[in-house]
Amino acid sequence: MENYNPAEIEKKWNRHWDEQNFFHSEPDDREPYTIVIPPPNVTGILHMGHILNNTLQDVLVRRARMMGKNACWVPGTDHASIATEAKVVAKLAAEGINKSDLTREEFLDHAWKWKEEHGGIILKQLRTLGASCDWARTKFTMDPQMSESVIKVFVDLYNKGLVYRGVRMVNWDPAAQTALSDEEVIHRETAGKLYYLRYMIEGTTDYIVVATTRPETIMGDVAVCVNPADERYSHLKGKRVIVPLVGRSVPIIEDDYVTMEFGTGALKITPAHDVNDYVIGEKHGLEVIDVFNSDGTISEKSPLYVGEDRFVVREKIAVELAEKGLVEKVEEYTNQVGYSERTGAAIEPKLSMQWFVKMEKLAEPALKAVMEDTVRFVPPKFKNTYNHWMTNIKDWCISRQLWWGQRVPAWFLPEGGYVVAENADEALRLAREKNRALNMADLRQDEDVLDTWFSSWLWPISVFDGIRHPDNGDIKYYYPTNDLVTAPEIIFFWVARMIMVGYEYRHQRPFNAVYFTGIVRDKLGRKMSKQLGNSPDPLDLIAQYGADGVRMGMMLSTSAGNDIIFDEAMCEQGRNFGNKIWNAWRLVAMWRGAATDGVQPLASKKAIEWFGAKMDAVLGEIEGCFANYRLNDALMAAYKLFWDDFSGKYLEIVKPAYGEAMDSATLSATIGFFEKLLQVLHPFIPFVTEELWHCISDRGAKECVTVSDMPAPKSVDEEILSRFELMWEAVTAIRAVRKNRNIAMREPVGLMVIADGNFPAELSPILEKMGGLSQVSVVTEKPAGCDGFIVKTTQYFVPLGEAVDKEAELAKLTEELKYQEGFLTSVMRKLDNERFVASAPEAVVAAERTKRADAEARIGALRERIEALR
RNA sequence: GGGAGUUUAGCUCAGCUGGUUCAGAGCAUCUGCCUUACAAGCAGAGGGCCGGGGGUUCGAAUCCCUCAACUCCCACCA
Repeated sequence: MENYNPAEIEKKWNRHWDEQNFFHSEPDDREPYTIVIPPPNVTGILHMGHILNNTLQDVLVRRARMMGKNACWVPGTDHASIATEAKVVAKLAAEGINKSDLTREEFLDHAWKWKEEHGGIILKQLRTLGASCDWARTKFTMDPQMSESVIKVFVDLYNKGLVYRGVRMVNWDPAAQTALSDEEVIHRETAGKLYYLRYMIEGTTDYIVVATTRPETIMGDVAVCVNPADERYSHLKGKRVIVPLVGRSVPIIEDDYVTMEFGTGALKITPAHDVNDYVIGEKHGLEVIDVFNSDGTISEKSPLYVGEDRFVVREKIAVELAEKGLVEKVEEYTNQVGYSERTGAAIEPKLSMQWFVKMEKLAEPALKAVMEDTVRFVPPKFKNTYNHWMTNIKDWCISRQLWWGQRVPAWFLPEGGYVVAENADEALRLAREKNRALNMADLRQDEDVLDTWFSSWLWPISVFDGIRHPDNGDIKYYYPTNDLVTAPEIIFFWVARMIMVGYEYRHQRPFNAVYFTGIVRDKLGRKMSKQLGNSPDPLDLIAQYGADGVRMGMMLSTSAGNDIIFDEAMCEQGRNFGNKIWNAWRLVAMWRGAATDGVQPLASKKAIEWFGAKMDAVLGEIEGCFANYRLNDALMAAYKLFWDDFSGKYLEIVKPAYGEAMDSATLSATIGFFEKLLQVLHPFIPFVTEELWHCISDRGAKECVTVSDMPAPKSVDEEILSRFELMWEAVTAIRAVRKNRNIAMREPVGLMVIADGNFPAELSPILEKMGGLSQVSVVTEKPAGCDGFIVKTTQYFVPLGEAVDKEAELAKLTEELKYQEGFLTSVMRKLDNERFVASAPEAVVAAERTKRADAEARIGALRERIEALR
């Protein structure tokens, strides 16, 4: 009747842990265990992916802490340059303010205000989940010391020649109006059209047909290119063509880049708006005509459509060309188009001056580390992906034409050129080495900011201030960190780069292992997203099932690297489990209220012996699971230990008869078990376990399960476990008989057994109690009028007098006999096979022999029973 | 166009370098129970030609080939 209600309790313990400062870590003599959180966007809100990710981290951290390690989980947020700036721009726009009307300083004021108001909400939400972060160490990637580290690294890499500035074709996001790195571009198949356009040969009425998907770029055309081997066009060599509408005369050039089979085998060259065209243009010394503005509208360089959007122009120009009879045909065509990861805008290749990091050298040690498992990937399949990317790594465009972020520490000089320095004063000093007359006012700092990932890649180092102070106590103690838990989506953005910079600045891996989570999907297998509206609000879930329930729901459905199909039913299971534990304690508490010094029943004594062994076995199992990052299996093992073995079996066995009291020896053993179970479960479901830990005894504020010592597994007496199994099989069989016969538990039945080596006589008291037996008696002959069953080789009989249905019993036994004989045949087939005996390992053959013996014994027993019945 | 992964009970998944415990778990389902911790529960039960086909082997869910379906990553063919 009484259900566990998590809400209040969870709040209470969260507060308590916080007050006690349990999660704060300082270096000491203990072994450290460190995790740095993948910093969520500062203005982000909690979604299911965060729940998954942070639950996993919390389980690891809490367990490590209980294992006596000095656990430190560093939380923090990321300034998410482009995403945050976009949000601020949108917010200002809603207020009628244009970003372009603001100065950089004014805009940043708004941005910081926004950050102060909305920033860090996600960290509060993480607390609700029970995340045991060291909140005093909370970092933000734009904290002054974090930014300083970023700048320091930029300058250092520049001085090492690993950062350079240059004009390159980059991915341009016309919505955010900034350059992007290759990783920020998502290619998607997009339905479009392939236009076949006629370019008149200069001075003739002849024309050449060119296929293009982007007619709006013709204003930037500077040539038409054909393959030199293409005989169809050999007569046009050296001729010129007129660009349609534009009227410009451009040359026909030859390059074997052109595929003769595609389209018409003639390609229009627009160096400003296509990477390949750019390469060809460079090769042939062609002009670059950029006909787009940075927002994707047509620029003044174009004679037509100035100021209109590129996609509008595409439609218009197609119509106009068609009217002029310059369109040969139009085909439906699907191709890969790049889109901005953040704004979704179609990427425009654009030639521009940007800052880059040279990656090749940085990648070397980082690649090696992963391939040799110095940095362990869980699951290892991601090594492939990583390997491929790292061996084909390209330079990283790190400048962004935004304001929110670390500003590029380069200062331009009036007479051209620039200096790179950690600050303006230093820049001036360097500038004066070139021109002594310069003043601060002559220097103009680069307007661009750095890619967000250029600060996040330092995260494991910079949160411990290891860039500015490489020898400080924190970085030396906590670095390298232990586990990184993150999504495979950011393996290149973040994981790879952290490893690279880790080796560059610490000559050490940043973490020992990376646990890649899956993507959270809904029941239909769709990725959970805001757009689809198929993602439940984690806070609603927590309100409904408790943080413990949600954590457990997440944990139960995850395994490393596999996507998880999230089902709320799993949270319900988690909630039910909390309730189960809660009620189990209520039962034990009742017993404690009335315990006596009475004699300990033999059944209880045996149960304690057994459950102790069982617990040790499961503790070992769990340890193995953790070693392999199989956290869901670890939880399931603990779950079954509590539910099936402890509640379902142990508590039932030691439960005193109605109206009787429990003896104190059994009581204290039971409470001891309960405590251990709470400890084992605590990393997964910290709240309910903490609550009960304090119900068990009145401990001081400092004695929390959170900081208790995890029970260690001991060697297990397998014999005890297997004897118990045999006994419990008999219990199940008796219960089945009851069910079949409609005999209620309270109605006692007898049990007779032909005791052999497989009869666990020492467990008879438990058998009696759990089977609701009047008594267990040993017989040598099978009695008449019985239902019976066989466990392994032992024959058991339940006397039922007239109630026995002889025919049914016979049928059951005959069927069992048939099965056993078939089984024996299959075993014999093997043992009679010389090649099997010769080539199979000793142990396998021995196992088969045992099976034969067991089967024969069972068959013997079955035959006897059948005979007797007849 | 390359590469990787997945395909085992209704659902979500385990099954490591091949060996029978006639393939396991949780959830769901079915049957019977409000038995004095818990109906968010208890007791029982059913359910799988391990994607299809072929091969290697004494033996294959497990190795090889092939086909199919789904997923993901990478990639500058207009």
